[in-house]
Amino acid sequence: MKIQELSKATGVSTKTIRFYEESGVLPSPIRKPNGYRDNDQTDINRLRLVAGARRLDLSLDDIREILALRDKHEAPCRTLLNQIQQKTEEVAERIIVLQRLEAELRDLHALGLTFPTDDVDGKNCVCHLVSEM
Amino acid sequence: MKIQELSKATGVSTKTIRFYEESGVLPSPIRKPNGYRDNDQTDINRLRLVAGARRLDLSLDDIREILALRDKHEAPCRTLLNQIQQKTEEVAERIIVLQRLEAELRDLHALGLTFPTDDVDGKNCVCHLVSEM
DNA sequence: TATAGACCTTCCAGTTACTGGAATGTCAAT
DNA sequence: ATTGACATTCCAGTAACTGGAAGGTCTATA
Repeated sequence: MKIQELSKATGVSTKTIRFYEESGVLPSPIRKPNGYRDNDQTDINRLRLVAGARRLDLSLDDIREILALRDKHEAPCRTLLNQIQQKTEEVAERIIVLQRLEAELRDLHALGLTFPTDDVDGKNCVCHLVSEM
Repeated sequence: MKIQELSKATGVSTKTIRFYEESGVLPSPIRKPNGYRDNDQTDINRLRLVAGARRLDLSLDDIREILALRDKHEAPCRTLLNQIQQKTEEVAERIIVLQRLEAELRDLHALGLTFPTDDVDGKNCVCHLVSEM
């Protein structure tokens, strides 16, 4: 199976597949006589796991750890579950920060609308609001 | 005023100040005879605007645009307001994506807890859930 | 047989907004 | 004279790709 078939089977671009290979997340596949990569079903499975974990926003470092465990035939489930939990907390935290930011932006915008828009240096320019936060 | 004073007055690290200068967000300040940067109140104001805008998660590109307008003595308020509004929408969108992600992670974790943790290749490993999403 | 086009390969550079570190210079106080 | 806290520049690295150049290979068609 050539790289584009692997790409289509997983939804991961060929660029990214080569990148994953180079960064050690995927193994170097055997090559055909002409030098082309020759991937198989195992690679599809592995890449699907990687892509799934990336969709969960796990880092490549996290994923490497999970795969290393799996490659040693240790069940990575516990580790994976822990990472999922930790990631959940990070995401929750990130949401809170963003919600605060969104509220701030909305307030600022509302306040800015009450100001003249041609006041470059005056006290009533949004710029001052921004710089005094 | 030396760079550390500027840093303390704005809460921006000296590293970052030099980086901002090099990337054209801050002007090159005059130098003292010994080669040290000599910043003044204007720089504090400008850097505060930059830091405030960064806190609102505006990109340095956005900020450069705002400052360019201000430097031409055009009131950047309209532009700034537009960018704030656009950023608000981006943030709102990102919150929604993250909330979806958080829900997915929680579901996955809950489901994972019902599984055996030592099942490397079996169908009941969280890995399969991850790769089949 | 020539050639077009759709693949494949490697390698290098760029993205964002910094941060870390090395090597070196300056200044004030002891 | 030396110590310590500053300052300078420059180079490299971060995360996870993405884009592009230069070149090799395969298949089909004129």
